[in-house]
Amino acid sequence: MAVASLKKPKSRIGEVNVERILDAGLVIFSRHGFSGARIDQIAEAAEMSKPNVLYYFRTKEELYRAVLGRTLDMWLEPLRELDPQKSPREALGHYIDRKLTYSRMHPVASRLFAIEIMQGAKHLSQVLSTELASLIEAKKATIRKWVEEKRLAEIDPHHLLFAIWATTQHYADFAAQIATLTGKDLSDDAFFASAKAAVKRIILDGLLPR
Amino acid sequence: MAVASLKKPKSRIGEVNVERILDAGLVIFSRHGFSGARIDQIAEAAEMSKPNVLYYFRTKEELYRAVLGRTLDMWLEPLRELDPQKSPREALGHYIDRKLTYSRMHPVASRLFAIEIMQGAKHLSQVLSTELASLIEAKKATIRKWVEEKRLAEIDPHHLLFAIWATTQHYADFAAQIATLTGKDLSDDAFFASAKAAVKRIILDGLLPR
DNA sequence: ACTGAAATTGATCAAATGGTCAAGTTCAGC
DNA sequence: GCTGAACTTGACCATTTGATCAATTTCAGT
Repeated sequence: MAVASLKKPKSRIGEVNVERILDAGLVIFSRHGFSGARIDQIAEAAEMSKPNVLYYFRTKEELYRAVLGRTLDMWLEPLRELDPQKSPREALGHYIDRKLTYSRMHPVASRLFAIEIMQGAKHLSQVLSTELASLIEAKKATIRKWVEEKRLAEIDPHHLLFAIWATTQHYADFAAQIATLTGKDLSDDAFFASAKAAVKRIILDGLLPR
Repeated sequence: MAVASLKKPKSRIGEVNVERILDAGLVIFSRHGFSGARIDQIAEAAEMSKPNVLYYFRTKEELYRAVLGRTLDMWLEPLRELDPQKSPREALGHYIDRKLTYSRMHPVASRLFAIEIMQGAKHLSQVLSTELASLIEAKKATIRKWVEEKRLAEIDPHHLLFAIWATTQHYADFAAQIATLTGKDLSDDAFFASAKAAVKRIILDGLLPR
């Protein structure tokens, strides 16, 4: 695992409980934010008493960081796969696939991560500037190479990555808005397929006729 | 104003205070979320006592809704301008301009709005499904017409709008992440210009060479 | 200047909530 | 079965915080 979680459950049952708490924490924190989440709620969602939650995580803050660390690991994974060997269409297309699948499979984690960043990333600025920054550095080189080889339009790698993150994460992060406008979300197979096709078309080929 | 705020300040000084409170509320709510924000902080930011804040807004919730209503009005404005008479390139380009300028001028409002939606839009689901939904309905027709006239690639209007919202709002909403990766934000003239050019290029022309 | 409405706040309350603790229960290894 | 460590929780504490209120000050219109 890339992002350390400093937990040390002493037994099998302890590990299971830590998992249960992290799962519950993800749901509750994403729904109410750090301050809005109550340990009571998390305990209830994890089906155990409040003091027991505090037995595994000494403070609410410690639990929150643990939950965040987990989501960040998942968030980073698709980018690691971006393959310089493939063609830009194939590599970027696959990246969009992976990111959109992430939005589909882990919308709650996506939202928690987003909310944390929007509120200033106070709890993971460390990780962002190390873990993420170094991974980005490597991928930027790949994109620049493609541009130099004229296999990609002249574009700043940063803006390219931002555009892909934005469009793909939008389907998880703004699911509530999308649901009121379309009545659907990514769990719908057809909607997932149409979203994927649309994002790829827009990002890779653009809107205007050629 | 499109979204009603039910306030009724009885005097000039009252109006001024309501403004001060709304401004302060926007900052504090966006920084800590609804539950995390304390009326104390808002009062301090508005330079008045806590009971005085509650004098103008009877509850924290009422204040929060008022702040939200304001941000939503600003959020809707650029879309209203989307002009069916212009060419797709001109109209959509202008829309991207306006949305990106909004991200530049009102990043805090953008984040508050985003956080509210991510946490389920509990406080504005009403407005989303009426105000926003009807505006979208009108604009969808415009986009469909462009597609029929072959002046736009075959694309679902919803996905097109989502892509523009996502890419433009991303610069405000994820400013913290962008800052750690690039060291810049939209207040930087050069960065604003490059972001604008990049978003337009990607959305309108796509990444792959023609 | 006078007057009533609007504005302002110190003091205070009641509920919510993060965290502690002592006391018990369960479990793995012997 | 015994034992010590791991686990579990009801009861409780201290603090925070949304909201109230009585009392005072400021303001606009006459």
